[in-house]
Amino acid sequence: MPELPEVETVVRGIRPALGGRTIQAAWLDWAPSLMMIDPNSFAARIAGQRVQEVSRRAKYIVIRLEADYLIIHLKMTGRLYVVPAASEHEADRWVHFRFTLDNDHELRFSDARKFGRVYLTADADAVLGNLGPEPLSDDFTLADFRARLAKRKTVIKPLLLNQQFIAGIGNIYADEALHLAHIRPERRSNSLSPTEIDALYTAIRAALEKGVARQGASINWYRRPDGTRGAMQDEFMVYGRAGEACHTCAGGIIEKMILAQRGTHYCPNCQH
DNA sequence: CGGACAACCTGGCGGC
DNA sequence: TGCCGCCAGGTTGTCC
Repeated sequence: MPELPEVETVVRGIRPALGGRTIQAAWLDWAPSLMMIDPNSFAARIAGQRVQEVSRRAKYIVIRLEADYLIIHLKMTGRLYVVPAASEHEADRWVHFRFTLDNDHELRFSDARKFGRVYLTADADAVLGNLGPEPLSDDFTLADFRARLAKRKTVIKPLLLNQQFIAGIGNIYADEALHLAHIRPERRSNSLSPTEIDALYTAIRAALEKGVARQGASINWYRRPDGTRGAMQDEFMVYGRAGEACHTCAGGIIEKMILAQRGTHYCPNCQH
């Protein structure tokens, strides 16, 4: 579910409630989601550590503690939020991790599908080290994008989903960005003209920035940390719009196909 | 290296 | 209402 804009929204939402707090205890009931450490060591090691910083890298939430990094990936159905410790537990039956804070609140990680991942490590690079550039960072320039693309010749949409190539794009924003750039998802990356490459660079950033501004897309599981929905789903150009009229051109009807095992949406009239 | 595909899990939805 | 098959925003590993 959550792609870069959704994860960024989660990070911004929990940061005020988490900054400066000390984690007093950790509880979990689904050990397979816990990586790189066993549950007992995890609880013992995290207890007493104070939150130094809450940030995002790609689709990972990175909580820097005094001695370790608590890193969380929401995968498809993960939710992360801070609530008073006494608040209803039954309201969310998918909570698998709870972190007790020093102000009678809890950080909760809910995950219906149990695909999410929780890491506790002193070496953040062990988790984040192989990720590609952050598309919204100032460091990610058009020249950089051109250079990375020049080394590839694969199908463009799966390449955009490759987190080593560029970090943070998922199925929704890949379709949206390719639409904005008027490029068909099945095109080979080495078939793109310089003009198309430039348009794609701009489109990737525009699609992601809009997602952040709308606080993410709530199609199904994604919620902001305060429990409300994002608004980006109301502004999709192609995702989930098969059979509907294109918003970009006159006469186009959005089609859906399967590409690299992923549902893929595009306008056959204005994407070439 | 690229591509196909299974696997990890569960819930929601459409069809019968 | 009940059951069944299918679909899902992510990532990784295996096989060819």
